[in-house]
Amino acid sequence: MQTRSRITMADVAREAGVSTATVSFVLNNTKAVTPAVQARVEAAVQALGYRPSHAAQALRTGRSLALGLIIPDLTNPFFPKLAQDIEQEARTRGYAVLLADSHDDPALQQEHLGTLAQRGVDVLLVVPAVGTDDTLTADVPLIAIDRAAGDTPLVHSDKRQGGQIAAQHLLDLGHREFAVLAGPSRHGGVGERVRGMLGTLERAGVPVRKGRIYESDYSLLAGREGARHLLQTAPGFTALLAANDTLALGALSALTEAGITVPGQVSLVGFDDIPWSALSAPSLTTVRQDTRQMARQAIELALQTVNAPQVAPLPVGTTLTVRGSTAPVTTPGPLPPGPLPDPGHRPLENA
Amino acid sequence: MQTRSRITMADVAREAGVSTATVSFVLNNTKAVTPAVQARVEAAVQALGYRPSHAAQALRTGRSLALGLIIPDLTNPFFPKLAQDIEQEARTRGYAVLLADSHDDPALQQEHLGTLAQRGVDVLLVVPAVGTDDTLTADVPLIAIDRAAGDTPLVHSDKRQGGQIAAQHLLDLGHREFAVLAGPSRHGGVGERVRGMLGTLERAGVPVRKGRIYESDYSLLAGREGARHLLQTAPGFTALLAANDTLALGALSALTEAGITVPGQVSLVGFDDIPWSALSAPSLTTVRQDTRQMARQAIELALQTVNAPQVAPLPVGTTLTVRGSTAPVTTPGPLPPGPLPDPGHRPLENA
DNA sequence: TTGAAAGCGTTACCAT
DNA sequence: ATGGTAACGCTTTCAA
Repeated sequence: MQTRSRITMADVAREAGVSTATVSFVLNNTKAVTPAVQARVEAAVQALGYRPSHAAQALRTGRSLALGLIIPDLTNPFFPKLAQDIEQEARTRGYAVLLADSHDDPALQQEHLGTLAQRGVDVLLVVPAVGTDDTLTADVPLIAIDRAAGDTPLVHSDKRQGGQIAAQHLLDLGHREFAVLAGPSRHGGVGERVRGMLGTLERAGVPVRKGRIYESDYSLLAGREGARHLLQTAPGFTALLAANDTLALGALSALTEAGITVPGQVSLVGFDDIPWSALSAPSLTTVRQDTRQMARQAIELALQTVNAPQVAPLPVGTTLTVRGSTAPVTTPGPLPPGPLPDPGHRPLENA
Repeated sequence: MQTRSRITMADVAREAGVSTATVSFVLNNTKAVTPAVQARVEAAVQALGYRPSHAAQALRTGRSLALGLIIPDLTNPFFPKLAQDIEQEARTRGYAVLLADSHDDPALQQEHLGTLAQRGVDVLLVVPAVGTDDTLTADVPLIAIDRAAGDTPLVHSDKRQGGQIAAQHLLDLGHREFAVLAGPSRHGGVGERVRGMLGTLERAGVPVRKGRIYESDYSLLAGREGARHLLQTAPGFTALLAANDTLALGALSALTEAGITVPGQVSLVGFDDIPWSALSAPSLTTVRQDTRQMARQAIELALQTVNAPQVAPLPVGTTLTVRGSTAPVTTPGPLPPGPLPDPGHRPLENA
């Protein structure tokens, strides 16, 4: 069936009794054409089952109608959702997505940047790998998503705001003893989310001391280890803020294992609202990022960039999803009074 | 910087003082060339920073060195891992991956099949959407992964075997009262995994009755609902087999919520060994699929198919990862004697 | 061993 | 309103 050689525009032209130019015109309605001719051409296209050659189009126009997407780790549940949304959004605009996974490795990311660019993608969307040195470059326009990289145009949600509402939620519940699972440090500091959290807490008069901040990667395992570590070296916190849901869920498993009840003894807030977060026990209070909106902005910006200079979009807002992992600090269990309202704080021992 | 127009092979040829043909020959070492010339060409390539135009190559050779990958749902944690492995495996062979998500919708899948084929991918790898009617077709060679679709060449792990070892594990622990979360029914029946489970149980003399088999999709939510449903309508089982980890983890949350201890009162086994399974509480005993191996086979088969007729590879083996969610039936809690060794079975009531 | 030149299937300019 | 035709950048046959 599919062994017969390709049907070309010339075939269609012949069948319709017109020139290839005319066929091209009607196909792309790039120039006015008599209704009669139009109909003949369309009929011919139908009859022959003509499909334009993408390669030829790309060669001729210099546009591949493909975009590259470089993700740090498809195994981190936040990214599949993002990738899904980007793919969908791209498709509705006629773009296909070339996917690459950098495994959070800047070197591999660099390789991807090169190969995808050479492959002729019109634009590259990249969620920069964690160790990315500030200069992200390629031979095609670049858009950063979610994480900043130098002055690459960035589409992201307002993570600082997200961190703020997470912290504020816990403050509102009366918590005063905080610990933080910070994820990896970026640019020699802590990420925006955590910055938002810490800033809010400081302004509220309950700064988090260094020993209560655990830096690591974003993995489930890191969440476990981080929670264990915090429990051992700096117990007494009643609220735990995690830089993402993966960390939070890892922490949840460690806490539970250590016999700490959530939210009874420790309230826990995550970030991202990945699917699992709704179904953990307890379900996870978390900051939701609007991946759909991010995807839309990214594609928008990308396509603009392909044609004209771009305008940086506003950060996407985040919202707090309050679920079962957070509770007022006045719940059964040792109640360490906040340092401000009440001195004489007594650490919470595991059990 | 990148505004200067493309460096073509002609530029290189001129710089090296040779013809484009020669340049092509050295670049693809497709024909013998004098070392001297070779060196000159290479130098010119370096000097000019020449990058071949992929579009031109594709047009000329009819090969895009790209493959399409259609995934049913990137949000299901099993697939990102598979996609990652496929992308990696493809890349090492010089292939790029065009990703599409069918959202488990046959219609959308069909659309993808069309667009990707027209986009000129050399071959399409597809994990068929659940409702896929048996005839999966496209204008390019097709490889099915993980799920069968008509007589499309299939790469998959031996799911029946996986189901067998899962069931056998529970039998070995002494369980006799089984329930099954079966996932969606395919081709008017239950999937291979479940078939493997049920077959094994039947052969052991402990057939599972209809009311103990819950069909649904593969989601976390379905796992929850399924477990709840089974608990209400057909309590008394001590062992629960799930068609995948997502279902199992959903079930775990429902069981826990219902006050049923795992593995104390009910042993639970999943399928896939997704990352979360190691970190749930309790951790999940599950059947691991070797995605790496599947990816390798798929790419191998795909590339063969692009050139010559293919030979179907053997199903990839699965292995059981025993973790914390399974225990001998002789654990604290009501002990329903197996029907064969011991009649007079007493159902387990929740609590 | 190297080069000239004919395409691959489109698009788009320039005529008509 | 249409058609002829020259590119687009590469591979590959055929000659030299």
